[in-house]
Amino acid sequence: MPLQKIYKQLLKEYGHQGWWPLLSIENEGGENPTKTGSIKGYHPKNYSHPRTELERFEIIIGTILTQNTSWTNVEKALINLEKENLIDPKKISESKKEKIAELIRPAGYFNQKAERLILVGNWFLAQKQTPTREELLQLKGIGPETADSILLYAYKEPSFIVDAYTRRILTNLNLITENAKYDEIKQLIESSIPKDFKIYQEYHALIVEHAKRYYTKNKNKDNCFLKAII
DNA sequence: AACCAGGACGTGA
DNA sequence: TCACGTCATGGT
Repeated sequence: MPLQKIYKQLLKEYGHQGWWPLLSIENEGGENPTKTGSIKGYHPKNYSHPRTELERFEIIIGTILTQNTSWTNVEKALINLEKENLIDPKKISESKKEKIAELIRPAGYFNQKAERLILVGNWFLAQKQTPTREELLQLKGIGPETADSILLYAYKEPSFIVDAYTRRILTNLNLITENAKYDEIKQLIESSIPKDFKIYQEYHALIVEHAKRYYTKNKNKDNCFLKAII
């Protein structure tokens, strides 16, 4: 039940987060002026995305680019790709790795990410339905968190994402131990809240928003108000 | 000027 | 299985 209360408290505190951000959305996120970082591309209370296969592919590209990288850097890379009309599985899969690498340079790890974007482009072209988690995990460059991100935001499948922030917060709240494994944490959360992709999407985004405020460097996690409500 | 961000992979014990 | 090194730019 604590995980339910945490969700409700975070939603009350920060509002709907409108993930996953998309380049085509100018500023539906204007209702949330307190959000940290960029507010471009978010679409609070609008769960219709992705509306096209290209939007779906954009999300998938984003999940790979944002691995261990700030979203502001990913935005720069996505805009560079967009200018060349390369947020397209066919076009990106036909591109030279060196060209992609140069365009996504701001997102870091550009050599390996370029290779993986081309691979995922080829995979996407052949993919005609919702993939399974196991299928995604077989792709080079897609680990547990990225697989869950793709399922949850690109395919609206209720697969909860466990990231470093989730681990940090739940550890601080003594709901898990430091050495808890990815799948243990995932199961704990999924068994505690309704199996609804909208709730999963919001919850993960709220965790990120909250952690940016209380769990990053130079910020005191002891000020986290969640400890008082669970 | 270190330190870290919406991780994953390859290697060796 | 698990710990560790590697990949890399941009903001604080």
